[in-house]
Amino acid sequence: MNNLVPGFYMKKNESISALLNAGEYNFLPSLSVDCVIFGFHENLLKVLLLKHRHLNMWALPGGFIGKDEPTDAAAYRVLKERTGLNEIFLQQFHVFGEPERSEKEFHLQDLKKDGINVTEDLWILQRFVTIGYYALVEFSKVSPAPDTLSEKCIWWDILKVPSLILDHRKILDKALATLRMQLNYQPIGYNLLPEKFTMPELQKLYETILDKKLDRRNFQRKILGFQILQRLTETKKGVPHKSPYLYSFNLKKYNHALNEGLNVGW
Amino acid sequence: MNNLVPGFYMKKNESISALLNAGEYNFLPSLSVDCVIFGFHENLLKVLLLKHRHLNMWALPGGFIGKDEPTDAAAYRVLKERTGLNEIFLQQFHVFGEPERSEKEFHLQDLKKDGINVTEDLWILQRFVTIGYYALVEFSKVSPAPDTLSEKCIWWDILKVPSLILDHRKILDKALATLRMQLNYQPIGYNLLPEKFTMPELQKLYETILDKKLDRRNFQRKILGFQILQRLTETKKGVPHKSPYLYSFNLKKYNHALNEGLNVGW
DNA sequence: TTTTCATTGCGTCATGTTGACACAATGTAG
DNA sequence: CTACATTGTGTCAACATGACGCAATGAAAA
Repeated sequence: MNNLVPGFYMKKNESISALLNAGEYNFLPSLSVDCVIFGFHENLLKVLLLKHRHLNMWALPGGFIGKDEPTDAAAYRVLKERTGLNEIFLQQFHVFGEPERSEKEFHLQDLKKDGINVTEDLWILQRFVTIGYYALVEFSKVSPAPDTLSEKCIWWDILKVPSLILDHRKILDKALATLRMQLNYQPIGYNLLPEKFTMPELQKLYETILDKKLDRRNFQRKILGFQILQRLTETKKGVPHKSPYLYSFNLKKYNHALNEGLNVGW
Repeated sequence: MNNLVPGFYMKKNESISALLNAGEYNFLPSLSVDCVIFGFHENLLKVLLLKHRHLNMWALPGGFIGKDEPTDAAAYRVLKERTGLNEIFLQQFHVFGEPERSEKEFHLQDLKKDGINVTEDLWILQRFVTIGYYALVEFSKVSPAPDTLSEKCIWWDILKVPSLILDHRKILDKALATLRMQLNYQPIGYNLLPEKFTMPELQKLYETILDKKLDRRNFQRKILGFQILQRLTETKKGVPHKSPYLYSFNLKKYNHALNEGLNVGW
């Protein structure tokens, strides 16, 4: 094997072995969580991905569920480990339960390249059903950290996502579709924008998620109508052109809207 | 044991034992599906429940997932077994993954009453994460059938649901909340009403699900605006007062609306 | 047979929401 | 100090929604 950085590979192999050995006793069998972590930076929607340690492919941050751990807690843990963040918006959105999504051969090859020989009945090689979660996080607060099975962890522009392993592309697409739908009856932005932000920034966020241009003036009217924003007396300095007002979310009203919904159709 | 109907108990015990023996090899561990099956009859929203074989409590139809069975297929199978129906609207809506929702003692007591002694490491006594599905079915086409662990299977008025086992009440509530939300951006009724129905019947369905009175004339205007209905030349006969027109769904447009959504907010 | 009345079909009107666009004010760059 | 991109605010027509009127229907009561 082309082991240019022996220490690195050593450590990796040790921790992978540790995972493999402990996993059967520590984790619920057959069930995993995968997280689609969205961020927003420089007017672009980003998603946090992990580089596969062998292949030129990427993966969603994921993990297993402790035997006594709530599934939601497992997702929060994965998020904490990859981003360093504690309190963020996290929501399950879909279960992916096709037998075909688990590819035993895929993982066998991986472990072989790690120099690890395992038997076919190893827990991690079995069929896994995964619960998809999506998270909205504040880009600037995230410190991306790879996991045991990956060599790096970085943000990708949602429009430039590279080739993903297994069915992760499908999971990502479903997360984005869910996010777009939720935009219709939930406020959004608190976990994606900094504390203080401008109306054009909020609009860019919506436009990016929806992949659609919105009218500046109508957007402002509608958003303000939700009554979840607080306009500050300050304006944003150091930007070209007219300095826009800064806004912050009125958290009380924001959370109320989160619970009650925005566009009650009936 | 107070075994008044020996034959019944015998058969039950045999099939329960068969389930317990075969389960570990046939099913995915730790994962189950539970179905909230909604029907509509005599202007009332109904839900199909199973009577627990010992307790004076009821349960949602549920089941386990075959080792090579898609999770959705497992839910369809449960539905087929309890209702006799094949093609129905079925959708996963939430995963219930708290460790506390699995009560080992609960099941141990049950099996003891069945006269079945098991060890604590039996697969069915372990923690289970369950995927909640909800189904909309045409009441008149359903032939309710109990499962191995139940003594009967009947429809309950949604407003008179009895005491449910474990966290099934929570699952039911979440299903109803989801259904109400989906009403805002999805057409509904095709799987709940007969082939031909009247406008007042459709309105009653909406009112029942939403638990809210709607204005007759505004309802008609809005529904017709969706362009998913076909008005027939016939009217409904044999009813008091003025005989209302019959409608049927334009399936092509109905399905298109199902995929594209109704109220695109942004 | 005629009257009563709940119900249905169809329509109106005031109000609220949305889409499209105008114009003045602001701040940077040339 | 002028040009220009950008922001703050407002207008207006089109459309959607909520509240309600009224005539037609058909079974039941008088």
